[in-house]
Amino acid sequence: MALHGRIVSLHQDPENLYYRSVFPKGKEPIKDEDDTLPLLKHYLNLTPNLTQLYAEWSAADANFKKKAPKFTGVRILKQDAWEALVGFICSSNNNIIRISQMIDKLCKNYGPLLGNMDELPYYDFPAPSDLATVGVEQKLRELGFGYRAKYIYKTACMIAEKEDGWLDGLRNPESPVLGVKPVSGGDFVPEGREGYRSAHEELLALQGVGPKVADCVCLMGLGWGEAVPVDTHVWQIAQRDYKFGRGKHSSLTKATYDAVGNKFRSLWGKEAGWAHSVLFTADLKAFSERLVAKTETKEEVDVVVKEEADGEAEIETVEKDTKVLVKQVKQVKREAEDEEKPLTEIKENVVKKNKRRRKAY
DNA sequence: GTCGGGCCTCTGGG
DNA sequence: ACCCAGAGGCCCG
Repeated sequence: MALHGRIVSLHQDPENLYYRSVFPKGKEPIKDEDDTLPLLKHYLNLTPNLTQLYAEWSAADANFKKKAPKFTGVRILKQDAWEALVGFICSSNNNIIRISQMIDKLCKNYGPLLGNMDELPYYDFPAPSDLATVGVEQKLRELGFGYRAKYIYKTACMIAEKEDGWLDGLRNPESPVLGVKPVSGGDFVPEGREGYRSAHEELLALQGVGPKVADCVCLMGLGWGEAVPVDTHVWQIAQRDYKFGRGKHSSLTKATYDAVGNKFRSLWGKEAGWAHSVLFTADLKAFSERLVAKTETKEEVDVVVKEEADGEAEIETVEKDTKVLVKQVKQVKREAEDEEKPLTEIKENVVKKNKRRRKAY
């Protein structure tokens, strides 16, 4: 994956998550000043205490208590806002495999070369201005983006037109912004408007951005923990477990969409979007089958991790996924160039969230 | 505000 | 062989 202007390779074994980084020529950090580790921890959002959060959500909501898995975690990525925006525009009416391929095509065709790793070239995610040039829509159609080609092109134009830093100005000021350049324009939130609502509304003006995509960008890209993306699956859950789908809220209209989000926010509070993702994940049939079938048996858990840890192909998908499943606290070793170096601190194994893959277990 | 129809492309199921 | 619904939606009228 590309992370803050460098190539980062990730892989893992049952005990550790490993990474190594390659910087563009001339931009190599001086000795002991590679900040990849903190950036990675920030990106994967590894700091919050999952056990405590789960306890809070369970105390507030019996359904969550009943359905949420006990021994796995789901974490919300802290993605770059622009990347999240484009990624989720691509996600409409689409599956994860294809979305990943589309993101990859954007990087290869429009992103700056970062350098090579293992003999292979890697490209950064393109800037808005890179995608706001004539012929982009046509080209993206040829590349298989379908009707989303126009959305990406038009949204890129709109963002490129705006003041520099506009998108990051919609960010939650409470949320840590590690690695994000300071914004000159700063606060784009209108007076008297609560931050999340305002950010959501601003995003809706962009082409290809409806309420669901706007909430994904708010949650994953802008640090608004209370954003609750209501997709078809969450809508099913809301109907089955939270008494929606009848009377006033019989269909998923705009008003109903907001009502579902408000309900979850009132239940789960400031990190409602996180809780919702946990519940969502827990509800996936294949996933829950896996959980009940294999209890905390150590070997079996390890098998799961192994299957996910198969190198380069996984790297893209980890970046693209809206959620990352994280196992219990482990350690992260640091790996440099071709040989491993002494481990630094941390934790966590990352498991890709992907329904299709899960079937293979 | 709500409601249908259409949209790129791929895939699994009748 | 063929059609159709669905994929973590959105736009337009």
